Amino acid sequence: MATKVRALREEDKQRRRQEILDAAERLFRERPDGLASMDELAMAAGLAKGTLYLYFRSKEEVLVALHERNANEFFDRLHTLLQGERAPSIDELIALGRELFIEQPARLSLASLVVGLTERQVAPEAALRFKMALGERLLAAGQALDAKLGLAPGEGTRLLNASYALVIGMWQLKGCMGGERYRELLDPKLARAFVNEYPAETTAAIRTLWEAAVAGATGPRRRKGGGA
Amino acid sequence: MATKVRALREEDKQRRRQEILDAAERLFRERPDGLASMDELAMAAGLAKGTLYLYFRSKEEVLVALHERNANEFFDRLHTLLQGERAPSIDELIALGRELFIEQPARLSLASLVVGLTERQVAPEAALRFKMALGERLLAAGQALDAKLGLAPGEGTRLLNASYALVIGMWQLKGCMGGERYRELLDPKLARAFVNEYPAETTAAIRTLWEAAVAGATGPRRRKGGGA
Amino acid sequence: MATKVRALREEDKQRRRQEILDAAERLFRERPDGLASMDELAMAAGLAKGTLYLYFRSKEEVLVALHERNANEFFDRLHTLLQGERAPSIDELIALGRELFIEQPARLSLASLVVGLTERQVAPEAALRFKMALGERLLAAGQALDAKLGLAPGEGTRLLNASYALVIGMWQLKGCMGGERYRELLDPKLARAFVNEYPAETTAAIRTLWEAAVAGATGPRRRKGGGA
Amino acid sequence: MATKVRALREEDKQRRRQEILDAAERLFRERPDGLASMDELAMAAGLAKGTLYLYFRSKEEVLVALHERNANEFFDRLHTLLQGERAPSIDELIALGRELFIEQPARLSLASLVVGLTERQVAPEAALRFKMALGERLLAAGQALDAKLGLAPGEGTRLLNASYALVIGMWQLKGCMGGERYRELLDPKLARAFVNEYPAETTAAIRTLWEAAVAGATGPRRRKGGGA
DNA sequence: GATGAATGAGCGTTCATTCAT
DNA sequence: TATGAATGAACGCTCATTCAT
Repeated sequence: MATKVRALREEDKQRRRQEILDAAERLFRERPDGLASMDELAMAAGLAKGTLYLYFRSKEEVLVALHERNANEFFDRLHTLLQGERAPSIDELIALGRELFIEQPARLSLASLVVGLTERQVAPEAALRFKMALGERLLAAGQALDAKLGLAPGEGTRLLNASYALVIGMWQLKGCMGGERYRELLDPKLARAFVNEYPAETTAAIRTLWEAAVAGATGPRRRKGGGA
Repeated sequence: MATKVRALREEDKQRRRQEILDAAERLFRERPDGLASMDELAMAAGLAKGTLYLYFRSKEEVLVALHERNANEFFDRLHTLLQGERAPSIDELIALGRELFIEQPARLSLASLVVGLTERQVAPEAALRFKMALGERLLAAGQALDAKLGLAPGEGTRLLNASYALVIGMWQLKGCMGGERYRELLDPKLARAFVNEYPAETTAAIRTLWEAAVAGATGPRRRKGGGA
Repeated sequence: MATKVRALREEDKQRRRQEILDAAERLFRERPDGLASMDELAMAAGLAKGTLYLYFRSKEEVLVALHERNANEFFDRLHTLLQGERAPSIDELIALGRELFIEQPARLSLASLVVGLTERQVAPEAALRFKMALGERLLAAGQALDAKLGLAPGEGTRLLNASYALVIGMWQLKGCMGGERYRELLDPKLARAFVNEYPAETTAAIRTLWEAAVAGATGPRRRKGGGA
Repeated sequence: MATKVRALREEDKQRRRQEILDAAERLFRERPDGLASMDELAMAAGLAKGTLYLYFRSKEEVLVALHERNANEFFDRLHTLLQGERAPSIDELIALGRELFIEQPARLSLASLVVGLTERQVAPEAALRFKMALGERLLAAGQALDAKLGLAPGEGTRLLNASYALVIGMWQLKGCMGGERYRELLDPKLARAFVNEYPAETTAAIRTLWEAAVAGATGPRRRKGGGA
């Protein structure tokens, strides 16, 4: 294969790194199992296999880097939203998650994959760095939410976690049980049992969590038997 | 090695099938990556590798069958709960999910694995059968919930899906970001950003969903700015 | 490739193990770099690559096992020689080394390769076992030589070591400097500088060592300036 | 990285070549596997990887060149020794080999590596040049030894070869069977079977060869049954 | 039915070498 | 001349699956 133009300047190198991640994301868009092999990624990126290893130390590092890029994009956008004068509405928050995650199956596939990876297969210091970086952003975002929405301390972070969990979990459920290939084969009545309207069902559940939190923040905290 | 006694009667075959699944579950309990290889499973089941293929057509089918068994156990228990005279309390429902899923990491690992599998790697007719069987139970359980708790039609099924999604998603988040090995390395402040109290945080979120559904069922359906 | 007849009995397995080693030895005979790849060995043995790993845990284990087999053959023969009533003559001893090593380039290539391997790339317990097994045989042979030839204690072992070192070293020198491909290109006068008569030169040097040892054993130990 | 100052004059080029060899020798001193990769060598030499290929056509040529430099140093010193009025004593000769080889593990590692290389992996004309250069020096040294020590024609060269073979062979034996890491694990009795006193055992054997040659030169040539 | 030896495609990774800059 | 990004063939090893016994 013709030698790709050389990335000599640091700036070019960063761009190439991003290009590799772009190629990986494309693969994830095509097939949920995504980054099946480094061979495939090299092909998709238009590079030789060895070249990938100039930019990432291992396959796992590619996955984690892509996941981190996605997460950072979300936190950047969330940060902007929370920067403003007035508190963001729940609708705005949900729309953000919808745009960056719920409607991006590729990112959801990846998120599922990255899980369980960190522990075993990534160099400890890389895993730690990843956790610290994301943890900081998550904490900062959570605190900003607490302040803006008048939530109990830590509630913002917990909401973000639970919402993300719902996004991931619902998507997996949909993939596992929904499966478009089977829709026509299944009795339509049966099909209604599954997650058919992934974005709608997911956002509905998330909205419930956030509304409950906001309501609980202003009024007296309601728990089971609460009321009266 | 001595040839294991032959399972000639259908009944014996079913028993052996269950024994294999038992062995698989044991493996998942020992290590979260679980069914690392068929070799290992054969060893754990006290059978030869080839024998596994008399009972399951592929590794994936073992995983799916085990997952199905877990799900069926849950639906059985739920069925019993819903059989009674009075409506089950939310606490009882949550306790059931907690017992059978939330506090069983082995099952959560498996559930994560099974996702994304069905589409590609399992024989289509096996996938269809699996989906139909689980879909039926899910639908039946959902309808019973609707009736007992006075929910809007389809709400029970949606709640079951969302709750399961939360269970799976939170567990993955905990695995990915929590990671016990890193707890001591992380700034304790940072560590608070992650899912640290998995069962508590998960059940709290699930409770919110169910309480909101029950509340919405009796009173006027509340949406953003709803009412009026 | 057609499945090779299955080695079911332990005896057959041992035979197959030996067949793999035979194939490896053949490769070494063909080219001094010998066991270039496991692919090649599999081909030579008429087996699939994976099959090799049923009999050896790694490439290095194949090399060590082959080397050990060669060494054991030598010690077996030496043992027989030392079993007899009368002491073996130096000629007989040298003839043995000549037959089993000096005139077997394949074994010499291997011996060179095995060196420097043991330390790094072989599982420690395997390396230890190998060293213990060979060490015992070497010690036993050395002691028998001491007794039969009336040598100073430990002298037999030292002679065996030095002789083997000469065999290995001379062979390497010949390979490095001699090189048949260059013989005609070199000025014949120059060519005389190299090891041209490998077996003759090697045995001559070894004979000198053994004769000196035997002479020193009976008469007074001669050292530099000795005499008097 | 800043481009290293260009070696434009032939003299500068030679100096840079030597610097590369210096770096290679340093690497061999650090780790017995030495020249693990060209990357490493480039790093150690403070040059870019590509630059190495301006001075050497391949990795193998670096190894051979370094080996040749070592050999030349030995022949230079030997030449000086033989230049003098009186014949050098065997002790002096052995001390030389001891200083330049026996006590320089780095050079022994290299020597082992270079063997078996020449034939295949080095350009034929480079191999020929190497052989011719070393052959000439070896022949000259051998003839000088013959003259100074009163040896039979060709005996000096043969002694040099055999001595070098012993040095190399004993060192490999020590590496293979001795292995410091295992010394404490082995039964001390067993450990005695191996080459434990490498310099002493090696020089003892070499001395024997030389003394025998010198003795044989003056008195009647002794062979098996010789004498009388 | 049960066995487990045999298979072989496939993987992630390395590294000597090249060549555009 | 010097650079170092890019290459890609090659490697050791794994493991789901098959099938002769």
